[in-house]
Amino acid sequence: MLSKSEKTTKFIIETVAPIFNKKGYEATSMMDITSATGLTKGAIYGNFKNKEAIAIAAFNENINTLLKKITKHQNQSKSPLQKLYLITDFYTNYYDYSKELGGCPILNIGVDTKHQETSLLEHVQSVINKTQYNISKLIDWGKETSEIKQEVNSQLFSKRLYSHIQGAIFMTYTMDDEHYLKQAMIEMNSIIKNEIEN
Amino acid sequence: MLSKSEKTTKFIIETVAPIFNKKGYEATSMMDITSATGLTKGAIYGNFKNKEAIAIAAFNENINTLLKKITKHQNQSKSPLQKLYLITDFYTNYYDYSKELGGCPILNIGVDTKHQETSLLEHVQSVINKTQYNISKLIDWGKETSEIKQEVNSQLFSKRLYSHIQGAIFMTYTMDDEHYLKQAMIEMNSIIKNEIEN
DNA sequence: ATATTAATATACCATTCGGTATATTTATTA
DNA sequence: TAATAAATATACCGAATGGTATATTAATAT
Repeated sequence: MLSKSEKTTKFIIETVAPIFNKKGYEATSMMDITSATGLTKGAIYGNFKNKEAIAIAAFNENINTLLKKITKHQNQSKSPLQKLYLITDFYTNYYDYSKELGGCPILNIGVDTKHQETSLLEHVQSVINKTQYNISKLIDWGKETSEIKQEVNSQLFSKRLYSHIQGAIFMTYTMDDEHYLKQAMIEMNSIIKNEIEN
Repeated sequence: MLSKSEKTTKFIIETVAPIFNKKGYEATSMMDITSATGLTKGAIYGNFKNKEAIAIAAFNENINTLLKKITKHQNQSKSPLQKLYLITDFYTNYYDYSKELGGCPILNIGVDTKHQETSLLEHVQSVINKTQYNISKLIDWGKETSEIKQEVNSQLFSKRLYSHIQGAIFMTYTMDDEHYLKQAMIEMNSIIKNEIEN
């Protein structure tokens, strides 16, 4: 069972996660946090060391929510190749879904913290690296099951896919136009079919 | 000849342009501006209505600098197809170049202002639309000269190219790794060669 | 029920925020 | 050179900033 403070901490994180994601670190004020949670600064600072700690917890919250959703989506199939297709399938509808998070946390926090002195950027990089690693392992697995061509460079393709997706996310958000995301995922599907699939 | 205030205004814009680009609108303070320029608030507010006006001028400055550079780069050839290749060629070395601007203004300001109440986002969208229009016109021109296949959908390809480039820029910046940009431009070149070129 | 501890609220800190009215300095014109 | 206009500096505004010490309330254990 969660203690009172654990519940409050959880409540704060879940409440401010989309705010930090939308506004970024500097632009999110303590008043944004207190008024969104209905708590006072005493309660906030009783549960977190400082503003940065809240921002990090908020980022992790968004990432965990996102990764759980993707993993669950991928569990629709047990085939590595199909799991790859389920990634593009997931991102086809990512615009609507990620709005709940306040946008794409990787994109938002990556750009927001690039020129800031916070450890948040390293968290973003770590998540990207892990995700790319997972995708490349998926491809390696697909090679073992002969669903995927042996000559595919799994790490190279993983980065290519990730870059493609993030570009489409940025364009869709900035232009408020799902075309980019939908079209990019169609393109990736055809690349998987033509270049990856055995 | 430029008047005194015109020179000062120009000086302020050029000085703060990379700051706004790096830190974003909210995170850039008036003190950042005064200490970077060595001017007082009186001088700043004598030349600009408010902070937002400075940010807009700074964004336009960065965009103009960037577009001039690209246009100049494209002038190396008079062929529409070669001009297309010169775009990918330009972005191959974009990481080093854009550091002078404080990063990619489209990416940075697009993400920064997405959830803010400022007219800056519309400026970003306008620049993207114009750039995409120019690329599509380039392709249409290439069709006329028979360098480019008639069946190419110029608007679709233009968006595809733009999305690809922005994704690579984001990845290269966030991961501090030129691989993404270099690799994406290699990929785009091969797409132009295989799908576009007549 | 009471004592103790944990959690939250209150009130405040110095500093910085964007912005402005006015004084002063610098350019320009007559 | 003197008068005028333009540009900049100074000093200040109220409000908001992140953060903290302490008072108060709520939960827990004896």
